[in-house]
Formats: sequence, structure tokens, C-alpha cells
Amino acid sequence: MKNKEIAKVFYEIADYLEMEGVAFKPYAYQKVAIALETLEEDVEKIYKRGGLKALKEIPGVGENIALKIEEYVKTGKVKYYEKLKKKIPIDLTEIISIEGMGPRKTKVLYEKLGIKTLKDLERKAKAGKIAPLFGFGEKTEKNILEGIEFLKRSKGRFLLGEILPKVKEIEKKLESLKEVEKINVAGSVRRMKETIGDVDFLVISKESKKPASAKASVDKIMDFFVNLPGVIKVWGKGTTKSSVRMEEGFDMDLRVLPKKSYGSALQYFTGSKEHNIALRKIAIDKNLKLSEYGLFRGKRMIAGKTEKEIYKTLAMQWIPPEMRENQGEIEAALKKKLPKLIDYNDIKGDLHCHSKWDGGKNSILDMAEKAQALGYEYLGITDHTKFLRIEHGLDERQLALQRKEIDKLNLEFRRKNFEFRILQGAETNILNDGSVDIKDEAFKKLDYAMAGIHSSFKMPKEKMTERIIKAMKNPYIKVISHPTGRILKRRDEYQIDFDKILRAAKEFGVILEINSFPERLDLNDQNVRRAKIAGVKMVINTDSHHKNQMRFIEFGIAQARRGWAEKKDIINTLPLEKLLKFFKS
DNA sequence: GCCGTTTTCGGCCCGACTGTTTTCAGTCG
Repeated sequence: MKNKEIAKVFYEIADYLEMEGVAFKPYAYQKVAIALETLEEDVEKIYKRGGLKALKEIPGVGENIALKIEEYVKTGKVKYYEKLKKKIPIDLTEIISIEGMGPRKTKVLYEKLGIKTLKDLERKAKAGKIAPLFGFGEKTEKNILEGIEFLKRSKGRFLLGEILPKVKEIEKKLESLKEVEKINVAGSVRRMKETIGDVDFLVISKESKKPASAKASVDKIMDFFVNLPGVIKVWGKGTTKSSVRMEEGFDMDLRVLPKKSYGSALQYFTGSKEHNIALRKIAIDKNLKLSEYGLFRGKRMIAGKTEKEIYKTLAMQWIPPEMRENQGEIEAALKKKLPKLIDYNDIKGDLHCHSKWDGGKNSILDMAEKAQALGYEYLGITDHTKFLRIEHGLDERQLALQRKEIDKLNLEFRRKNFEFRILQGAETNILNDGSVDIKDEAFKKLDYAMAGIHSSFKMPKEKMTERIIKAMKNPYIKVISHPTGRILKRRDEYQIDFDKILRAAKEFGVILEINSFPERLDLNDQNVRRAKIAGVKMVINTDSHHKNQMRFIEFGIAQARRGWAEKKDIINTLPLEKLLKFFKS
């Protein structure tokens, strides 16, 4: 699947063109990059099936871009892009990933100071060479250094959302080998942590009586692993462990294990380290020894074939991987008081989705059909409101028109006896003074409303907290979307007093969102836990701007589980009627 | 560079914020 690679090239072309000050073209390239990223079908297949003509049917693809896609499919390169890159040979993507740096500033720094990489940038900023430049200043220089620090803190880690699809794909391939009897992903991927360092696969190879054939079997698996598409470097290849680097930049390990200690190895390699240390202490207290090879009494192995067996032998409940952070889960498991976590198929509907009305990719009907395919009972359309002009925010008149469309679709569903309902919500904007940007009359006609911060992120803590709480007091606001505003690997959360926010949420019956978007995951696991303890209800949404993003719900559920949330804590596990009642209360 | 239920040419990408500009350019959502 080359869609993502080509999208990346187009994104970079857009940045380069923007750097050159070209008007409108960057927009066209960006648009087509987004279209490619969310395209379900392999663009290479589309080309092979129908040539340039078929490519041009992709929205945003015209004559020129179709030719560039063709060129990439055929040669793996786009000359136009190579030319741009040659003219200004800098690591553009890396530099503009710093908050506050864009293509134009990058160009100035290249021309005046010869800055090509992040390293150059850091050196020059530290030497105070940037502040004196025309158009720059002390503050810009400071922001650049802070931005670099922030990037360093999250460096070497990848978003779960970026990695998991790839991991699942590889897992499937390995699983289909006839030499593989069992395979699992361990490590932080299995714990569904928001960011991932590297990926660990554990495998049992098919047992054989003859040592020679057993060895051949392992060799086969290892060969297959180090030759997977996308492997750019093989760190090592042995009979029990192989290690590779993928083109995306992350490393993967594969271990082949004996059947009898598979459970203890899975437990050990799933971690977290802190969880394992605490667990081993419990084993020691019972005069046992726990390692990746098994649970031992003296020299005798008493458990290890499965994870369940290990926890059980330690007189504990089995602990879901998402909880294994030594944050109290071990004590709870010893007392047999683990919460019954929300399950991956407990969600009855997605209550934060955007449609074509506000510049999303799909019509309301498209989104509804996807929701039905996911087995949902309802879908909440929550387009942006008017303050957000760039997102084509809807005004009161457009909301009324949208209501008509939704009512019509619902009528149609009823006629066909579909047990499905589209709800009309809105994602309104919390303005600087805490008011929201649509009139009360418009709120009254909605099924529910959300509010979120989309501007002025850098307010002082007190003011920002007050701003959000004022919005919560608005009787029409039922949900606060992405409550802390963080963007992983890019931006910290805004300054808020989260305890105060929780108290207000409880007092005014406002629901906090767990936004499933891989870069957001906001609330994060820690805040989910705090909200649960405070008795604040939550909702797990995807914030989809395209129907294919609705699958992100998995990541939100995972964060909820990491925050110990149960079904009863999450309002969109409710069936439709109960949900509507809840919104009315 | 793309697109057309206002257009095959002329629109698309708006408004707030920030920092450094004394009247505005760059960045972000």
C-alpha cells in the first residue's frame, strides 16, 4: 500500500511551495494528500486497474497530480519533488514540526544562517544567532528552543495509532506461516500505551520431534521476519531473537519461545517494568521466583505456560494488559477487586463526528452507514459552529437546514425498520470569555451540544479554568470536547486546574470527552482515572472528519481501560433511549 | 493544481493571535 508514502511526498511538496510563496497550489497538494491518506483502496491497484483515468476519479486528483502518482507507482520517485528538494536541501518536515515554525521562517533561516536540520537550528538558537534576524526576536528564539526540547522529550516514541495498524498487519502475516503455532504482540503495544518505543513479537514455533527440523522451522520464521517489506536494517538475527528497524523508524523484536514458558515470557515482555518488579516481589513473599522462564518453587517450575496460570498461582486475578503500570492494580487483583473494564465492543454510538457540512469528507448518510456497519445504534453529528471559519463552522441558519436533512434521514431509517438514529449535536467554540458561539434558540433544536477550546490556548491557568467552567455552566452544553487540548508530540495541554474542572463537571452534570484521535487521546489515561474517582461521566468519541477515522474508537477505549473506566462510567455505552433521557436530565 | 446544481475561468484560504512590524507577515486551527 503506497498511499501513505505518496501522501507524504505531496505534503512535502505543499510545504515547499508554501515556502516559495506560491498561492493555492499548496492547498491543492494538501487536499490530495489527505484524500490519499484516508483512501481505502490501494492507489497502485487503482492505477493498475484503470490508469490515469481511474486516478482522476479520486477527489482532488487532476491531470498533473495523476501523472505524479503514476510516476511514483512506476519509479518510486517524483521528479518535481526531487527538484524542489535539491533547490533547498533541508529537513523541512522535521523543522516545521516545531510549534511556531513554518515554511517561510524555515526558508529565511536557511538563507541567512544555512540551517538545514533541527541540530543546526538548535545550535544557532543556543548561540543567539536567530534573535537578531529581521522578523525574529528574543521570544521566537526562546520558543524554538522550547519546541526542540518538547520534541526531544517525545522523540523515539511513535503514536499507537501510527503503529498499531502496521503491527496487526505483520502479526497476521506471521500467523499465516505454517511454522508458527502461536503469536502475540507484547510490550507497550499490548498495553495500548499512547506512544510506543519498540514492538515485541513473541512466537511459539511448531514443535517437532526431530531437532533438525525444529531448527529449520525457527530459521524459516526468522528469515521471514528480517525480510518483511519495510525492514531497512537488521540489527541481529539468531535462533531465539531477531531485531530489525522499519522504514518508519521504529524497531521490532521477534522472539521464538518454548511452549512451556510462553505465558511467563508474555507476562514478562508485556511489562510494564514497574508492574513486573512489583509482581516479582509478591512471588518472593510466597517463596517463589518469577522470571521470563516461569514461576518457580526452588528448581521446580509450577506455572508459566499461560499468563492466567501465573497470576492465579500468585493468588491474584488476571490483570488486563492496559492496567499493568503498578498504579494499584496489583493490590486490587490480590483482593480480587479489579474493576470490570469497559469492553472493546461496549460502545453503542459515536457522539463526535463531522460531516461534509463543516468541511469533513463525507455526507451525513455516509457517516451513518459507516456507523451502522460498526454495529452502532446511533451517531452524533457534531459539526463546528460559526466562530471556526476555516472549518466552515455552521451558523444558526445552517444548523436548522442540517436538522431537516437529519430528520429526513431518520424518517427513512424508520421506514426501513433500521434500529438506528442520527442525533444532531454541534461542537461549539468556547470563546475567550467563556461564552459559546451560537444562540440559545439554536441550542434548543439540537439533540445535545458539545463545546471545546479552539483558540487562545496560552491563557494563564486561572483564566483558562474559569473560561471552561463558565462554558460548563451553560445548560445546553452537555459535553466538553478534548478537555485538555494536548496534541501528542507537538503541544502540551493548556494550563488548567483539572481538579476544579472535575468538580464543576460533577456539579453541573457535564460529561468529559475521551477523544480517540491518535494525536489527542484527551482525556489521557491519568485524567480518565481522576474523572472516574471524582464520579464524572465520560464519553468515548472519535472526532472523525472522515468515515474511516471512526475505527479510531479502539484507541479511545484503550485509554479508558488504562484509566480503569467501566461501562457505567461511559455514557455512550447506553442504549439510545437511555442516552436521550440522560441528555434531558 | 483542482473544480463546476452560481463558473471551463476565476475562485479557492478565513480570522485570531503572536511577535516584532510602526502597519504587517507568519502560523495555527
